[in-house]
Amino acid sequence: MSGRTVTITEVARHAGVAVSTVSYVLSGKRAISADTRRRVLDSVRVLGYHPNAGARALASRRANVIALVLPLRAGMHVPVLMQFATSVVTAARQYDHDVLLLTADEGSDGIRRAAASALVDGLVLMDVELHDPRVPLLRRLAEPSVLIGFPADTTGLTCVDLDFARAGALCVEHLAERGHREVALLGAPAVVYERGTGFARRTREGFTEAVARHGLTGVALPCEETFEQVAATVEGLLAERPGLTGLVVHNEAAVNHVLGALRQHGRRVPHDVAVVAICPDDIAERSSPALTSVLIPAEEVARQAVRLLMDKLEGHTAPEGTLLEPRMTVRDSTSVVRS
Amino acid sequence: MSGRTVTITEVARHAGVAVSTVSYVLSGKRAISADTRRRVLDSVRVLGYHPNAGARALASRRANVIALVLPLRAGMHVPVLMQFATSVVTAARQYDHDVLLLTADEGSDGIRRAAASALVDGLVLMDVELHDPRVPLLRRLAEPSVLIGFPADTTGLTCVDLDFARAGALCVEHLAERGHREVALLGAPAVVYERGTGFARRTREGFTEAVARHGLTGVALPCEETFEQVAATVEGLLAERPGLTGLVVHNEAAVNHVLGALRQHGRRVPHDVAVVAICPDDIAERSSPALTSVLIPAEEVARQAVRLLMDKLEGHTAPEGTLLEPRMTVRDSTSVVRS
DNA sequence: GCCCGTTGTCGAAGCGCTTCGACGCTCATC
DNA sequence: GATGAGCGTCGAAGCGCTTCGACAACGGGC
Repeated sequence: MSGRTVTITEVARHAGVAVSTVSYVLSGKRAISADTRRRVLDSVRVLGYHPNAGARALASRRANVIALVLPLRAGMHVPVLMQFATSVVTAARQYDHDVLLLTADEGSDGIRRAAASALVDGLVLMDVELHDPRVPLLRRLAEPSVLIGFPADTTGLTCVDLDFARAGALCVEHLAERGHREVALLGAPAVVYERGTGFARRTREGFTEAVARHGLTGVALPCEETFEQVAATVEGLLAERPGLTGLVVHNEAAVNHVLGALRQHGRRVPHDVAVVAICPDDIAERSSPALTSVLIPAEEVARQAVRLLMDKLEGHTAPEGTLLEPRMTVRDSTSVVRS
Repeated sequence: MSGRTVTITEVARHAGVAVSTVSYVLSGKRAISADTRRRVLDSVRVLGYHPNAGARALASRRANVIALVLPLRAGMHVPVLMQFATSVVTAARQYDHDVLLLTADEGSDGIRRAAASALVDGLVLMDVELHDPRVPLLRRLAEPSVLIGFPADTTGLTCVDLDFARAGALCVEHLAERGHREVALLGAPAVVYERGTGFARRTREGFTEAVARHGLTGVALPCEETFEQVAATVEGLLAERPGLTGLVVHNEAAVNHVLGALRQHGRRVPHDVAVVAICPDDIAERSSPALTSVLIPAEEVARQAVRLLMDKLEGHTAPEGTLLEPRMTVRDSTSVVRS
C-alpha cells in the first residue's frame, strides 16, 4: 500500500517496544506477554509489515529457501515431474520455506553456487541416476540434501522413491491372480536403461523376479515412444509370443500408443490382452479402456522428501533410504479373469 | 572445500586490498587496475569465495532472483508448462538471476509476500486468464512483472504470448491451400473456455475468422480429454458433417485420442481427413502419422518474458503486448492435396 | 524479610555486503 | 610550476534483521 517498505524498526516504534521484542514476537523464540504480543501483531497488520528476506537470512544464517534441482533429460516423464515440482513447493510452504528452481544442466556448479552463496539451506534433487556425478558433491556439502531416486551407493545420503521393484512385482502378481501365464513388460526407451536410471531398472527387476516366483513366462522389452515404433514392438511381441495375454506398460508417453496398436491388431483389452500400467492416474483414467495402474505418487514422494529435508535442517538424522509402497488401482483393462 | 564459508573480508586480506576494492572488482562498478583485479580474482579462486546472497541482497537492495508463478489448474497443458519453467530458469541464469518457484494456489498473497519481503526483484506469471484476479495487484506492485498470456485489459502490464489467433488462422489457411472446404477445430475442454482462458479463445477466433475469410465451412468445438469423450466428439462430427476433410486440434492431451478415434472409424489420415495440430513438436513427431503442427514456442516465449523483465528491472519501459509469430511445420498428416 | 529463579523487555553487537565520499596519485594543460 | 581532471583505492556508514547478555519486576519458599 504505502510506497515505501516497512521495516521492523517502524513496527517497533509504532507498537512502542524495542526492535528485538518485535523480532521475538514474530519468531516465538522468547516468552512475550500476551498484551505486548497483541500490540506488536496489530502494528504489523496496520503497517503491512513483511520481514526483509535478505536481512533475515544474513542475520539468522537461514535463507528459508530450499533448492529443487530439476532433471532435464531425454526420456523423462514430464507430467510427473511437474507434479513433483508443485508438490515440493506446496510442501515447502508448509514449513515456511520457499523453493528455488535449478536445472540439472547447470550440473554440480549450480548446486555448489546455490549452496555456497547461502541462497538455499538445503536441496532436493530429482531423477537421480545410478551413477550420478553430483552425488560426491552432495556428500561433501555442508547443506543437507534429499534425493528423489536411488543412486547405486546411498551411503551418507537420504533417498526417497516409490518402490519400483515392488510396483513391477505387483503388476505381475495382479496378472497372475487373473490367470495370465505369459506376460511382457514394455518399459522405458532403451536409452534410459543404458543411462542407468534406477527406476526403470528396478521395475524390470521386480517384474522379472515376480515372473519367476509365480512360474510365469515373461519378457521385458524397452519401448520407444513414437507410435510407429510402439506398434512395431507390439506387433513383434504378439507374433513371437502367441500365448501372451498380459502386458505391463511402464512408459507414460507410450501407453496410449500401446492401446492404439492393440486396437489396430484386433486385440481387445481386456478380453484378449490385459494391460497394467505404471503411470499417473489421469493418464490411466483417460485411456480406453481405463487402465488398471500403479500410480506414481508424486505428491507423496515430494512431501516425504521435503519432510526429510526439514528434519535434516533441524539437525536430526534421516534414514538413507525411504521406499514408498506402491498401490494399485484396478480398472477395466484387467477386468476379465481367465480360467 | 574448507568447512568455513569464505567472506569478502578474507578475500580482501588475502589479496592485500580493501573490502570495497574486492567488491568493485566483482561488480565492475568502478575502474580497477589490471594488476589489482588479477590479484583479487586469484584470491577469489584460491579461497573459493562465493558472495553471500543475503548480504548482497540486503546491501544492494537487489536479490537477483525473479519469481516464476506456475499455474495449477485443470485443463492445463503440462509438458508445455515444464518447458516454460526450465526455459525461464535458463534465460534468467543468463542474466545472472535465479528463479523462485511459486504456485498459483497461493494466489495474490504469495505474490505480495515474495515481493514485499524482497525475496524477488520481479515476477513472471504463467497462464494468465482474461480476468485474472492477480492483475490489479501486479499493477500496484513496485516490482516489475511480465505475464505470459494476455488478460482482457493489458493497460500498464507487459504481456507475452504466442499469437494464437494467427496460429488458428494459419492452420485454416494451410488446409484451405490443400483444397479442404469443410473444416473443424477441436479445442480445449469446455471448462477452459468458460474460465476465460485467453489462448483457447483466441485460437478459436483466429480459426473462425480465417474460415470466413477463405469462404470455408467450419465449426469449432471444445474437446474433452478421455478417449471415450474424444471418440464421441469425433464420431458426432463425422456423422453431422460428412463433407468434413480438415481437422485442427488444439489440445495436447487429446490429439492422440483424436487420431485413434479416426483410425477406429476407418478414416485414414491424411487421405480421408487432414489433421493440423497446435502442440509441442515432440507430440507431433511421435504421432502416427506425424502431424503437421504449429508448435508452442515455449522456449522463445520464456526467453522473451525474461528479457522484458530484465529490461524493466533496469528501468526501461517494455511494450504492453508482445505476440510471437507462429510457425508451422508440415508433416505427413496434411500431405495430400485435394483437387 | 531475604534470596533466588522466572518472566518479559531492552540495547547493542554483529551478519557480509554495497556504496558514498575522500584522497593521493599521475598527466596533460596553460 | 601551478592547476585540475581523471584514475584507483580506501574507510566507514549503513542495509534490516537476529540474538546474546543484562536487568528490572515479581512471586514463592524458607
